Amino acid sequence: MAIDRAKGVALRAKGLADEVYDILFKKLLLLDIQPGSRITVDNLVKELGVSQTPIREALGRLEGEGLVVKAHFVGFSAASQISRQKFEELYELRMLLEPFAAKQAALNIKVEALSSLKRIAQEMSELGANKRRNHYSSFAQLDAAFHNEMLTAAGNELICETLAHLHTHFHIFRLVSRSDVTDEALNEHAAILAAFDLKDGDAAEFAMRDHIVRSRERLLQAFEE
Amino acid sequence: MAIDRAKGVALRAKGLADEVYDILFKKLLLLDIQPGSRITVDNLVKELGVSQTPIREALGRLEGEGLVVKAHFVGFSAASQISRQKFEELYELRMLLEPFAAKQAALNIKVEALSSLKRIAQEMSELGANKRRNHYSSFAQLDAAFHNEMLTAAGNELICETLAHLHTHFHIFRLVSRSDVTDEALNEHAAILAAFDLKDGDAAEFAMRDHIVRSRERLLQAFEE
DNA sequence: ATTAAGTTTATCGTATAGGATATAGGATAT
DNA sequence: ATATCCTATATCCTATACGATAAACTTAAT
Repeated sequence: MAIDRAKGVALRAKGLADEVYDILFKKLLLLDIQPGSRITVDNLVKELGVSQTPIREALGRLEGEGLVVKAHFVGFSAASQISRQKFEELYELRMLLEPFAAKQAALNIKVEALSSLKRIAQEMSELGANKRRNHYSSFAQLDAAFHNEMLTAAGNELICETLAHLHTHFHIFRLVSRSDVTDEALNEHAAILAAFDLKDGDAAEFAMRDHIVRSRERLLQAFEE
Repeated sequence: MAIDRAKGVALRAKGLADEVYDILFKKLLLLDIQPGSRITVDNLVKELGVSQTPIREALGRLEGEGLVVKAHFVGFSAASQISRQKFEELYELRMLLEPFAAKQAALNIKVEALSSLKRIAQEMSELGANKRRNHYSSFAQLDAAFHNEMLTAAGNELICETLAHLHTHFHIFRLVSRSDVTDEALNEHAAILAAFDLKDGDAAEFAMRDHIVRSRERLLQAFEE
């Protein structure tokens, strides 16, 4: 896992801090680092073979995104698991933004973007077909890609960024829940895409609303386990 | 403007980086640093009497918030002025979130929060009464406080954070425009507060919608100068 | 005169060292 | 036995030094 300085230019072009950031980001998303657990700089120095400076920079950026928290003169730790309260807030916010975005996307989407969306949906259904375990991580990533592509098509970059930012936290939650009820989600995506095909804004908005409501209900089980 | 290390504990308790952050944040909001202009670390070292490390940390955090941009091996610069495109996106997003928040706030707001809102509105109208110049900055701050207090009352912390984050950029824009048509805004705020008094959610939602539409039109002039 | 290559300089990015602080564990007094 | 204070250690925060890079400038050739 140590960073290989020999990679040279290609690596240095981004900077060590960016490399460290990517590594930590991935670890946090995959829960390779337990939520709430301490993250000491010294350990990362030994583990990654990089000095404190780029590590601190990476941790600082992650703090800005809410993935880690920092206490003065105490240090960094992975952000704690999402609470029921935050979960509800998240869905309330999604409910306000994504149906609107779906409507806009249905009206404005270009053919390339639409085919790209269909390709993602196709991949997801293939993933759902051969149910090997631990494909859930890939599924979640594809799901994020699907929503992101749609939001991009909607044309409001600010909304896209806002939700992408939230998806980061959201992702953590989904990995924990590891729910297998993904077939439903596929159908709901299909309904959205069908509305896109017809360029029917209202249908897309409705389908997205339905998708979010159902998605919330599916994940809600995780809190009752 | 140099940081006084002698302040000792009170200052160190937050850390130099936080102090630097506050200074730069203020400078950026007040356009004391021109949008798009370079921000060199060495200059700040001389100016603030602090070493590079905390300065780089502060700049990194500001980058995360979008107030400064960073080019690898080139350096930091203040983010460029908000574009017409972004302006429209911003108002589209506000229109999706704030009317909803106003409705929630009208239904749930506590008496203390309501009186706090009224106090802010009062201050704003006093500020509008004696029209000395350059009160605009204070006005903008009070306006931000008003919206923030209302969003807090709405009860969705995520929405509150999201909009607060956007307000940062928005603030910059408002300072540039320096429009003097603030009396209208006062009346619109009053309409929102009236709905809060009656705990009339729909009226609050409508009043907020009206406020945002008009606010957009007022600021739009700035792009045509 | 214009372009291209080489050189210089300003600035960034990273490593390392030392001072500062919080937390935990033990000693002491009540 | 308990609470308080003190001490030790792990860790953080900041300063400084050096290597790496991009951009500007100069020079030479066409």
